[in-house]
Amino acid sequence: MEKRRKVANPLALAVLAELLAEPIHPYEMGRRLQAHGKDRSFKYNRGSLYMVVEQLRKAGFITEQQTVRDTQRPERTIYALTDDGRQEFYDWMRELVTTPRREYPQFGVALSLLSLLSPAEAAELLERRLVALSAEVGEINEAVRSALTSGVLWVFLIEEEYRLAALEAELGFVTQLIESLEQPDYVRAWQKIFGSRT
Amino acid sequence: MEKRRKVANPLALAVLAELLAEPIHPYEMGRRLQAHGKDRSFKYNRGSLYMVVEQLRKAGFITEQQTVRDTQRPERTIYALTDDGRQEFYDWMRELVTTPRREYPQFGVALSLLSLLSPAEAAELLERRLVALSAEVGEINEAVRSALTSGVLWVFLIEEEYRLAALEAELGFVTQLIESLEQPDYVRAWQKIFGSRT
DNA sequence: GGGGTCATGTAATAGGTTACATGATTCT
DNA sequence: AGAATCATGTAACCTATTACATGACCCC
Repeated sequence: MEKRRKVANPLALAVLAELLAEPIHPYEMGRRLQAHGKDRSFKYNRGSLYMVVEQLRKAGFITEQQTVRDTQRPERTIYALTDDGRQEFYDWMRELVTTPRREYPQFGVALSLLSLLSPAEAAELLERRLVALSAEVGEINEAVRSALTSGVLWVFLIEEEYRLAALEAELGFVTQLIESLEQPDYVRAWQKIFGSRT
Repeated sequence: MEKRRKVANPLALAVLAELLAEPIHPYEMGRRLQAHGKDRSFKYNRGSLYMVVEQLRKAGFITEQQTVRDTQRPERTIYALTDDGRQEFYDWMRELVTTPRREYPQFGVALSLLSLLSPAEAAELLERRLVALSAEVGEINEAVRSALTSGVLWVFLIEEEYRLAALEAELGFVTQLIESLEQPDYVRAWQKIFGSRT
């Protein structure tokens, strides 16, 4: 009985959010998204942007407000939020915040097939992942700290904090997984089941 | 300089994995995926399955081995892995395991726009998420335990363990976030910046 | 033996990404 | 002035999902 959203692409949510502040043209939306680093949370590319803008218009969530020809620059269409659009924004946000949705992270995919690799190889590959994860943690920490000291409010960095929490958890999980893979019990069991591999 | 994979859909990896064991026809692949609950890690649907099978064939990772007409049932085409395909499988797995890729979880999207909700509302919505998260943790725990006692090897459940670890981390993060949102300092700051909301 | 539902696949449609196009501006 | 790059959008091309189709089996 799920009432599917007319426009499902998360980028559309970002567009609605931008228009909440003031009417602007698509290119400007894109510029702001990138300027505020939002493109770290949304998969952004210009083609998709124009697509969702059009979808939102068809769905009645935004309207063409005017078309400006700046006498130079290509013609730009300025869009404004409708009441329905504002409605949709808050409704969507509420859903996203309250209701965890099933997702399909790439690493989960790999894990679900991990038994197809020999324990030794799996462990070694995971070690490499540990290195990469730590590096990423370092980078984000650094970025967050520098943003904070240059006056950005913490609330604009929550998403990065979230990423950090997730990464830390993954670090712990992987460390522990490596240990499990190295248990002689498991190694023997694997040999018995998959011993017939090339 | 990323050498893009010819077939990028993770479902294709699952197909390669199935064919690693023995040649089968697409429908059977789907059946096994579901039977082993792999469809919790991969986004599975029949349409996509036939699509990736065709893509894999074009890319030379699998070949039609024979077309069986069981004298009843529609004609079924049996596919087998090629050497390139086996190669691709291991290469892909190695990449997935070693290299964390940027992903775009829905909750991250919401978080990056959280400042647009009043602290009070945000906190309340997050409380609701806590409930949902706990419920999910409970379910998975239960499922894992029951699978283990009925003899499934732990290595076939790592992906669920991973999910659990991620959920636990999120629980912690959200709990802490709610507290931060309730700090009077933040509430005042929010009022000052966004006070002019409807 | 007719109604449901498996088993299996194809076709139509919608969604998203890449590539291309074009004038303006800035740089040397 | 010509080269590089920015600003802006459109169109072509893949990918993925939904809807449709068809014969067999199963049940009472």
